[in-house]
This record gives sequence, structure tokens and C-alpha cells, in this order.
Amino acid sequence: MENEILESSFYRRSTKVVARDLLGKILVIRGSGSMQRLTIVETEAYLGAKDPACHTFGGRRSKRVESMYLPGGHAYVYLIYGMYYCLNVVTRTERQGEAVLIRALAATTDFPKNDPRRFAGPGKLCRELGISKKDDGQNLAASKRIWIENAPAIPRRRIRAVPRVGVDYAGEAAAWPLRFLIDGHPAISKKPLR
DNA sequence: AGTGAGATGGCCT
DNA sequence: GGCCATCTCACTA
Repeated sequence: MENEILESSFYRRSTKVVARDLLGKILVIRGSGSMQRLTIVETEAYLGAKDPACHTFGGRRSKRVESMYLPGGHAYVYLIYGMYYCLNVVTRTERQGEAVLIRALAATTDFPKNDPRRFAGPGKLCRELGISKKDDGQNLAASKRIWIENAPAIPRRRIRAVPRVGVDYAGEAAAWPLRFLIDGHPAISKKPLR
């Protein structure tokens, strides 16, 4: 249950379900002499070949997206805007090229001193945790540096599904409700409308 | 509170 | 050459 590392089978399910189920789970990352444990509070699903907002839309394959074609449970880390990294978790099988973007985290030890917005945003959280290209392609079910642990499921009524951020170029897919967040959580990256 | 621009570099066309 | 699954700071009001 608690402290149990999520295994590959968790990730090899429907991408939407994985994106929702990752809420409340614990991302663990080990640096040199330190270990951080953070609750996932916001995610986005990217649905592969049929999703115009996805890097693998239309079955595209390139050096950058190659790790999206690893089996579910691997990390996909890419550089955006020349200065930020984004962390994704690959889902389903090596055939689909689907993944879940980790958009926001919350420190588990919630000192009042801690800034709840420190990990609010996909680029920010990678910067704070030192996640970079070196983590691209890592197996989260086997890595000694980065993995995700189980935690009690967040009740459905506390979860909101809204359109994804920054994908206006994707036509009608820009409106698909594939961004999942714990409603009202202070660490959410940017307030959804309404 | 809300808007706009600049930073900065790998990668795709 | 131009585009980003972003963030921060400056500016308006």
C-alpha cells in the first residue's frame, strides 16, 4: 500500500485513467545525499497518434520523442523553450506513444514555511528537483533515483478535468478535458476558468 | 488581477 | 527559420 513502488502494470493502462490515478501518488527523487517525496496534484494526458497536441501525433517519430515509444512506466523528459524540462510518464505499450505530463507537486511535509507554489508548474518542478535530459528514458519501476509510490486514491468528486494548458495550436483537441487536478489545491499550476 | 514581452536552444520542416 | 506541453518580471489600472 503505502511506500509500495508502482510497478509497470500501473502505467500500462488507459492514459486517461493513469493520469487521474496518479493524483495523490508520491513522486520520490533521490539527489546526492537527499531524498524528496512529493504528492502529485496535477497531470495532463497526451493521447498519441490521434491527439494533435501530442508530440507523437500522426505516429511521428524523432530523436526527441523516442522514449515515448518505450513501454509504460518509463520517463519521457524533454526540453521546452530552450530552458525548462518537462517530466512525463509513458503509458500503455511501446506501440502507442502516449504519456502523462506531471504538472504540479506538493511537498508532503507541509511546513507553513514551505512555499506551496514551489512545484506548481511542469518547468518549475523539474528545475527545483534537478530533473533533466539525464532522466529521459529511465524506468520508474526499476530506477534507484526516481520512482512513484502508491497512496490512497483521491475521491472522484475532488478531481476536476479541464482543458490542457498551452496547446491552442491543436484545434478542437485544445478543448479536450485531459488536464486533471485536485480541486482547489494551492499547488495547482494555474487556475482553471470557473 | 490581468496583459505582454523576453529569455534561450534543440529540433522539425 | 520558426516554433514551442514555460516562467518571470515589468507595466497598466
